[in-house]
Amino acid sequence: MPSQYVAALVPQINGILRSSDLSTISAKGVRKQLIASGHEESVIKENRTAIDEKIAEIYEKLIANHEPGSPDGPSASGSRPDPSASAGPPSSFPEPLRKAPKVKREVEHEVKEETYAPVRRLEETDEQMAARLQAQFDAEGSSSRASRSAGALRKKSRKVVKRKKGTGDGDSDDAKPKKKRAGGGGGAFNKELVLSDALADFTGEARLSRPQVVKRIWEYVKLHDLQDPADKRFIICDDALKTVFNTDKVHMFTMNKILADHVRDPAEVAFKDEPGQNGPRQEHEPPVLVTSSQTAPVKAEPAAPAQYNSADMSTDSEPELESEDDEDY
DNA sequence: CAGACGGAGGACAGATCAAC
DNA sequence: GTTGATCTGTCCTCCGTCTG
Repeated sequence: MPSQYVAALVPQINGILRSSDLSTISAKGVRKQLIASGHEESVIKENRTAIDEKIAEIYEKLIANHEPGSPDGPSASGSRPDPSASAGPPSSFPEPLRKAPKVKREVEHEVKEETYAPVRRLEETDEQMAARLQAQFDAEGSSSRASRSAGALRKKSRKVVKRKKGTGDGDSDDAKPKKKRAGGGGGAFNKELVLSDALADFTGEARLSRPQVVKRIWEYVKLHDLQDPADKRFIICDDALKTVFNTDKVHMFTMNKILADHVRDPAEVAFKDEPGQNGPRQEHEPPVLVTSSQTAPVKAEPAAPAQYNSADMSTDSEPELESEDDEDY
């Protein structure tokens, strides 16, 4: 009896798979769509194993029928109707087909799927459906893309990028080997920045890249067990950290924001660092080792932490940060 | 059902590339 | 030529999904 039930599901599974992105669809996702289309959840669960096998079977057929070199297969629609299916194909599934190498194209497909949930029409072939969706997209796609907010698009595309990172295994590199970025190993990102006095005292370095600063801080936090036990995303500031963050407690995300006020481009600092002024920490000053010490390495400074003398270093934003940190999270 | 795993979330800025 | 999107590293927690 279960086999008959599963057999009856074949056309529907077939349709779901054909209208889905085979690189991301999962058996669970297909089952969910079956339930969404009116099938009893309990029945689906009862026959889960058999259904999964059938899904895998159909999936493999679709993959086999797909020509390796063709630009788009069943995923041409770029559809992934069930977001929950994004965790990846079932383990028994073969390596999913790869999409076009250009990330930007993928982003557009991602955007498209929000508007056009592709539903296979009865008796429609792959080609027909692909053509229909393409025409639909071409007709309205450009304007809707243009009007979409940059922020939303950026968020969306970030998701794509991250997903590719997780599942791609360098596949995108196969299609289009990435050029090494200038500067080597991170480029501007790993550029050394001049730290504020407070941060320089804290880290023991006058110059560090931003990621390095974050790393040092986390080393210190872990070493001194300064994470809020209730929510480890919060860092409880001891005296040393207070000189940098000027608050009792800081969220890890806020930390990054505050750090922005503590780093400056060397060129900018050199320009403003006139002799006789309180410029940034001199590089020849002996650094104070922080992370390996159990005692707070900070100078006992009664006032607010020393910062750049630059006029654009906003000091009035600090009280604001305090209130934000404590209440926003 | 518990554990493992992966993605999302925030901030930062400059180089690079694609599209127009 | 201009504009806009992407990529790069770092941190940890939460949450959804999958596997055994």
